[in-house]
Amino acid sequence: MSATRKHFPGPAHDHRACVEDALKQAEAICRKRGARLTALRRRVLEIIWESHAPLGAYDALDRMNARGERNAPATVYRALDFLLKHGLVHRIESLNAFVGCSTPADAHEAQFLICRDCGSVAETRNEQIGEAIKAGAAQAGFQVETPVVEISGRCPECRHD
Amino acid sequence: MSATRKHFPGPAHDHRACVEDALKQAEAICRKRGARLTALRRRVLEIIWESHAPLGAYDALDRMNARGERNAPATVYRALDFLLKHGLVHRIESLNAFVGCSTPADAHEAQFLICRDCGSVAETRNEQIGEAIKAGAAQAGFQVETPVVEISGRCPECRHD
DNA sequence: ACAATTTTAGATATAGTATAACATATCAAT
DNA sequence: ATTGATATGTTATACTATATCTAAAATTGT
Repeated sequence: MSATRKHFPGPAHDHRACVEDALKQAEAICRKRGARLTALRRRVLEIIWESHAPLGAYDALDRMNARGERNAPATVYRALDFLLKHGLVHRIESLNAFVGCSTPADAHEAQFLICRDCGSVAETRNEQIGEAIKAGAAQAGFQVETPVVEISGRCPECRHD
Repeated sequence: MSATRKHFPGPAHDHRACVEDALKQAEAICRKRGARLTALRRRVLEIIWESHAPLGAYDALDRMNARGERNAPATVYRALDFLLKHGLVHRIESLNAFVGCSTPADAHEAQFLICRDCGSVAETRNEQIGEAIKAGAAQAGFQVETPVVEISGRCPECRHD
């Protein structure tokens, strides 16, 4: 497995395995914390994990209601709040959308690489970036709490140097 | 002038001077580029510059219509698009809001420090952060185009260590 | 100065994102 | 079984942003 594939899985990867892994981790985490991964929440998590591209809340809602159900926005937003709280999904601020977290077990500061062509997102956890941000903020006397780093550009598949 | 004041002006600073400077720079830039800083656009810029805290488009609209005018959302969004295009304001993605740029003359990659207490935002231009991001992205084979860095935390005035 | 062209702004409608508030149902523990 | 807490259903509404068509104003070329 190349370092690149670790970030951007590429079109040929076994996505079913991604989803299974994410669900298994989610269950383990919730069990450990006494949090309830209800059928509804699990279903929203599955929908978010349909791809590595972020999904809007209303797109998720449409998926839920595809077979005639009548869930309301609040329903999906509440499920997303739960998933966010437990680090099972991330919110991409610059897209107003949500993406699954593949390493939810430990709290972490992440950066997101967002491909503007294919829309897929990779999560990185780069200490250097975090340190540079803390140092830069310190110069302004600023105390960092929640850094948002969302990098738009081109993924390995879509770049054409 | 301390390094800190350079970033976060603090409550006692001469804000009138901030606004005058911003408007003067905006006029110079537009003149140079042959862009038209119309009365409307200038007014929106002034409104955005009422403080160092980001302002939502609809808040700006409310200010415009405070005296009985009936401008529509599109009006303010168009003005904001113009101001964004010329780097006179920045959009803060994590707040869906807009803030004035104090150094619009040269194109630049900025980071934003957002105080969660007082709401004010300082802009930094830290090479290290930009470099760390490029290096981190390169490890994933990712080509950076538009990095969004918005750091929520506490400004010098509001932190209480 | 005039017409032709382009840019800007007005006006109306609608799309897209998110939360408030209150009622009902389910779960967990006694 | 009862209670208390959590989760979900339901309706309404707030907030953010854009599309589209029309009219006015500025710019350009003659």
